[in-house]
Amino acid sequence: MDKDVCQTTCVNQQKVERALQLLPEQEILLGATEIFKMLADPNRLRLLHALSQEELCVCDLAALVDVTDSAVSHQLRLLRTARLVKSRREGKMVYYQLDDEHVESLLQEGLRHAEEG
Amino acid sequence: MDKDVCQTTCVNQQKVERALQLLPEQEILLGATEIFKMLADPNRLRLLHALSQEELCVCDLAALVDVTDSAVSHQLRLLRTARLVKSRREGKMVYYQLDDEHVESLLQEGLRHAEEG
DNA sequence: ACCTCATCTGAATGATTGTTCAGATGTTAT
DNA sequence: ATAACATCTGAACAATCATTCAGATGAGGT
Repeated sequence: MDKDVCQTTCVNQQKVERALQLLPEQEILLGATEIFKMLADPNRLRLLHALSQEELCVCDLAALVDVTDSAVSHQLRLLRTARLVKSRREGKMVYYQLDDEHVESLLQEGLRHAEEG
Repeated sequence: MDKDVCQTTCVNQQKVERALQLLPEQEILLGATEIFKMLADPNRLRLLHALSQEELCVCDLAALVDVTDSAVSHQLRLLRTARLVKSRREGKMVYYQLDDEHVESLLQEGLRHAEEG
């Protein structure tokens, strides 16, 4: 049951192929998806917003979003893996800061968008 | 078990309160989250990218991302509810186009980000 | 009226996700 | 070394999500 063959009725093959060609490469598209996924959670958004202003340690961040240390730690790991934040150890504590300049503009633009809509 | 009280040990209350005050209003923050959620799926990203170039009908879009008409319809409903796309009926077919200019810049910025990372 | 085609809807399913709990790791101080 | 504290990890759970299937809606043509 190949869909490209079955629905030859209304599909405008030309348009579709044009759109397909202009589509970004799989890798880049998936990369963008991952970044947007990271931004698609209220608490992560709060964390990133706070970190866009100053470095904070794990328990500061936990207090900020009012969840367990464990929960923030999990989230920070995601953000770290996605290279949106980086960490720095100082004694017992670990301080986090933004790793990526671009993220801040994405964040701002998303917020601006939400203000207007 | 209030976390703000328990962990008075390492939490820098000043920093936290400052960050809390600067945090965008709940409503805006959740709004931004919703927009990012819409962008956090490869197929929706493909759909939006294609629509950023020209109007397309449902079955074109289904062919583009190679899923059922039903699946695209569900996704388009999400995008419509989020006001990212709008639809126009022409005979039996329904054509979709971007509803929001800002989305395109978010999309582009996300992709640019993914290219560099 | 009927039939066909394009799109939509609702229920069901499997996959992913955010959180918590309990316990592990690593650091500092005594 | 032992204790105390900050952070991390893994398992478990509920919630959310993307897809499909089957059937509904709505428009055109005969």
